Amino acid sequence: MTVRTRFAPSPTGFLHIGGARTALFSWAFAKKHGGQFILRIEDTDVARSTPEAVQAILDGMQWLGLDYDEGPFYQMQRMDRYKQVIQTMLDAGSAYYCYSSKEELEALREQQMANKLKPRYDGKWRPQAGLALPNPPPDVLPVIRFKNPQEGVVAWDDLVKGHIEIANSELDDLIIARADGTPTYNFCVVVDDSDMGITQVIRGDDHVNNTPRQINMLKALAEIDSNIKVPQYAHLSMILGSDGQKLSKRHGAVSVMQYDDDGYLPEAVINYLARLGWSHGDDEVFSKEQFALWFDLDHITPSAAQFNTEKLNWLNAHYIKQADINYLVTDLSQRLNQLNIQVSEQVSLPAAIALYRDRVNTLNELAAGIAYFYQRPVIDALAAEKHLTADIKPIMAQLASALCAIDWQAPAIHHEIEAAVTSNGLKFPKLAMPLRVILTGIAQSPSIDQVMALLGKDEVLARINLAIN
RNA sequence: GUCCCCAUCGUCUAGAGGCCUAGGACACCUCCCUUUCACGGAGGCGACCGGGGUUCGAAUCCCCGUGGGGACGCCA
Repeated sequence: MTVRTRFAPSPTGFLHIGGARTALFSWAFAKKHGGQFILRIEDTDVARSTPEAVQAILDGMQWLGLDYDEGPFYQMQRMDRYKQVIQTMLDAGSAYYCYSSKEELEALREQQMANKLKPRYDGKWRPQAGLALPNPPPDVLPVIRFKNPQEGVVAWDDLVKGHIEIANSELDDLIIARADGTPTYNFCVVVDDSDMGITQVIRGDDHVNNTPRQINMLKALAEIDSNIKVPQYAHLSMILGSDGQKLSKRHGAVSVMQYDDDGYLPEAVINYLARLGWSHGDDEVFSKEQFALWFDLDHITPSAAQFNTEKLNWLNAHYIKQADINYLVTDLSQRLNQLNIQVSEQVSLPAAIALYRDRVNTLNELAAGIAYFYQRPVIDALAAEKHLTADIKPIMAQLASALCAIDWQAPAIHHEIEAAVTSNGLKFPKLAMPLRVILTGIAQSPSIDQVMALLGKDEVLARINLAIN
């Protein structure tokens, strides 16, 4: 049987890091087995779903390079199908109308909680042999509930967590259609996973409790249509924030697109996410394609993982070092523009990137790091105080005039600094440090002769003159 | 409260009863390289939640604690 997996986000917000990992693992599992990966938008919560969120999810998937073979399918466009299935369940007696009002149910819940019981529907409208139902109140629009088995257990062998079983007595009759007729999540999932031929449901840990209900519905459906099969399930544990707390919209969860804004490469984010909860021996650095070849469900950690920005940074630094220079040039032009820095022809952008890329964790750091090639820096006061002392100014002037005459190459520049330094009985850093401060504004930079070579003679002399006069 | 899940260095993890004196990676520390800061190189620090079993032998299997998390919606 061909492997078919799906990613089924609800469009109530952006694609965050946890969702992205779920999508990545589902994607990789399908790729690994030569199957299909399907995108399905679960938008049955009309009140909270937005087209902007749909777009945000699509954007996130695209940025990460998670291509889907089918979809996006929208549940709201499958209403007729859901209603049809609900009708067959009603006809088969595996679903029934329930006239309990929201207020009634709320009171029931509170009472049960007060009695330290698990809150659940009391089965008031559940048809039972030999038992007459109350007369439907005229003012209540009924919901439709699934008639969950009351005896026995539901069990499945979770591909991540192993054997899980839950007594049916723990489950109640869940609502599959609201009073307004729209179907609810657990029901739609079951119909869709079945219709779409999903073979492995790979999803977040928070769905473990939904699984027995879904299996029961699938089994009820299978009695009506023998083609319906229960898929396999793999529940991924969640990703915690750096502080070990649960990520939520209020706490730490950010859009994957934020990583783009912050200067992370999608390769780094993918690689990082792949190693969060999954491993392949001691391998740490690998591409998305390699991941798709290696991925398996056997090496997924069942415990929750904490997000760690340091490691992401390390991977990002690695991928920046490896990146295609043309890609970086395009990216950095945009980032510099956003910083209101015009990339001039005077200084080669590829050369500036090449000189600086080994020193940064993010593309934003890279942009900030090469900014002084394109605009005069603000001189750091502390650095100036330490290195740009009065006694160095005559020597700086001496160097400046010597530099005027030379062929503008790093070795020649180095030679002149060396000459100025030794003729005054000093060491190289004594002049290199103030030069750094003058030219870059701060006391850390790549080799000063290389910085000077790249900056250009006119600009170097201009900045020196500005500083010593 | 009830049900379900989880538990190896600070963090991500390797580990399928003897290969474990518990391995790797990030971070941290030291040294080397060096013109500053990085990069790079070489070292170092650092963990099997506790208690009982099972076994000749347990990080690994079982039970009980403890701690963490999730779920209990006419949300998904």
